Amino acid sequence: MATRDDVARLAGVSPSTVSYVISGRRKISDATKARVLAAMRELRYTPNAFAQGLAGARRGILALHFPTSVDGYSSTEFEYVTAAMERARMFGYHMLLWSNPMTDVMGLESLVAQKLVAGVLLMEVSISDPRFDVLRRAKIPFASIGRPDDNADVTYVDNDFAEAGRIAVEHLASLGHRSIMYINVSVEEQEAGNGPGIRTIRAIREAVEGRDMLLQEVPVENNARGGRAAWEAYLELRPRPTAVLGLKEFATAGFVNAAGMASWQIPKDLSVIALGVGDRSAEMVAPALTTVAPSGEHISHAAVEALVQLIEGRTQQVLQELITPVMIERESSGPVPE
Amino acid sequence: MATRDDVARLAGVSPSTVSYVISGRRKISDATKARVLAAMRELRYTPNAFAQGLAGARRGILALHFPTSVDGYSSTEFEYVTAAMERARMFGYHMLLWSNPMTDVMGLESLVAQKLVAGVLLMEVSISDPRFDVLRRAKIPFASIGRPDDNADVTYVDNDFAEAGRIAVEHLASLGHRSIMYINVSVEEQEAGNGPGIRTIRAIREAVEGRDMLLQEVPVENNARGGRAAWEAYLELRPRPTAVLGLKEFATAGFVNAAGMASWQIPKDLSVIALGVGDRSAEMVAPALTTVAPSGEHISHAAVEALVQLIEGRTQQVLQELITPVMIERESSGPVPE
DNA sequence: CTGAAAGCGCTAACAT
DNA sequence: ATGTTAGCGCTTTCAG
Repeated sequence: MATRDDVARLAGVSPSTVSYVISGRRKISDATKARVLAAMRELRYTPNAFAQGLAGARRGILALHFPTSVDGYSSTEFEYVTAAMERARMFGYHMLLWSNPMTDVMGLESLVAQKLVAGVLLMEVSISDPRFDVLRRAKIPFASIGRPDDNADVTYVDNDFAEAGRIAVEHLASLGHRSIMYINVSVEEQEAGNGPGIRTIRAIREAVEGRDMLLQEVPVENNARGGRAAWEAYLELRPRPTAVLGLKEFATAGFVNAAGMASWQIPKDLSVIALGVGDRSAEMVAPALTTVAPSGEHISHAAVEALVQLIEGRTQQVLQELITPVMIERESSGPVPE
Repeated sequence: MATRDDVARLAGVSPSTVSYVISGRRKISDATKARVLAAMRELRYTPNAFAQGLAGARRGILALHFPTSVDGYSSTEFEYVTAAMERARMFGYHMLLWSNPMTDVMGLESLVAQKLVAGVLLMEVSISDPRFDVLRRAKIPFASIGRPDDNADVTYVDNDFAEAGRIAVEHLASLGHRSIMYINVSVEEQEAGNGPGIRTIRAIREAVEGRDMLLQEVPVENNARGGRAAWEAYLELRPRPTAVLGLKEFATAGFVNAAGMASWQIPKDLSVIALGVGDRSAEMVAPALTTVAPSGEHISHAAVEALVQLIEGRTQQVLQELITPVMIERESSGPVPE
């Protein structure tokens, strides 16, 4: 494997000149630059990432950190991951995946202490997420997809839940619905401070307020069983809602399927809107789910960009951005039944 | 940030002793070991990963490489990723995600040239996958989830497709089905040499042979539209199959949903079995899909283990393993209609 | 505009 | 059982 010194020798320049040609942090005459570049190509030279890192290079590796989940992750979440990875690559960074139980903060601590990563991007952020303190203490650049409640100094990109709630409720209202059920995340998730869970219900309550609508909530696990439980709960509700908002895809799909088994017709008998669910998941369900969701790609891209800004010191400022979700009307929502 | 020398000073030993305490590659007396450990704890010391890498440490980072996909990835595939990551961590390795178009082999080349990763794990392997040659040339340890046709020297773990085909076909045969439709991957995928696609159809043909069964194939894209196309194709087939085998989840779900829209009852009118689809996806569909699939977790774990063996030189041998898939009967398969 | 040289923090071969 | 030391291949400061 060729090293920088090999290139320097072949090009007839000093090793540092090679470095400067690569980094561009010094003016190099076109002639020497050309010679160096040619030598690099001839030797198929690629800088050794460990040496760069040890010597204090700026770019390098980003860590993408998400807590392990008992319910597993969906294709929607995978979209966030791949989008973040792609964007990191565009900026010349690698992306390291890291996952451990939320409470096991030591894992994150040791990762950061290794100095391997130039910055950390957090996913699945809870409103009082212990990971932020770890990163603050470590003085490493970090950003998050989603946000904690205490976020004055946090660079984040998040879904605009308030807007999502408004869009969904207004859509239902305009279709004549007055009685809504909301499939919430499980009680454990709520207690754990699941950000989307908490912000979404807040937003929906607000949107419903002063609107002469009735909102009833049912918390369930995000899996098929939870969806069936939601269906059973639905049947008990009085007055019976004519529309259902669901936050998580496995639970919402389970609900829709249970309704279908019971020969309820969606959206004729009942409208369903899924919040925060990606297109692919929405289309795995019959009828295809009307969704209100931000582009996961968009969020991930923005978050990675913000993190890179922070790392490269192009700004001291805290960057915060809310992405406006978009409603895609598919087949699961329609006018209120008479 | 404390360095190894700080620890050595505090413990009153030489720097190398600290290294040896950590690596365990040399016998250290219990007394000194205790002193060193105490000093490490006091200073909250963690080795600098770049320095370790540069100095030629064995462990480090594994790369998980998968080609970018137009159809996106499902939760099933995400399971493979997270399982691989977890296992890597257990062995003391980090996991770097890397993805680019299959044809862009240079990306992989440059990753490997950076010497950052100790080994590469390939996902979504095609039967004539160009990535293997790159890795062979680079002389870097590699293993794959899935296998190419030319695999004499390749360490891999793969689904036992032959067994999967047999299980699925026998199950249908035992239920009285004699006419089967197979939803294949798209023609482009087949031409690109999609491994599961090619091996599965081979296996099914073999299982059907000499069994007085009729097999008809339909290739579609792996998305909801593809699924609907499969349904339309199904209606044209004569004799009309009584059972459908589907390889990919978005297409198979789309097919089932289209059938449902047309008021066909599954499994009363038609049985469906999904191959290689994970539990979570199977349960997003109504009726929940009967699946024949290996455990993604199992495959990923085995593949990472094999790669680590290779890296740490505990074996020169090529390790190859086929994982036997398991059938889970859910609600989409049943006796042939009269 | 370019070169020389001092580290970065570790691993492991070479001493004792 | 432990200490000493020569690199690993870079980035960047200090000197021209």
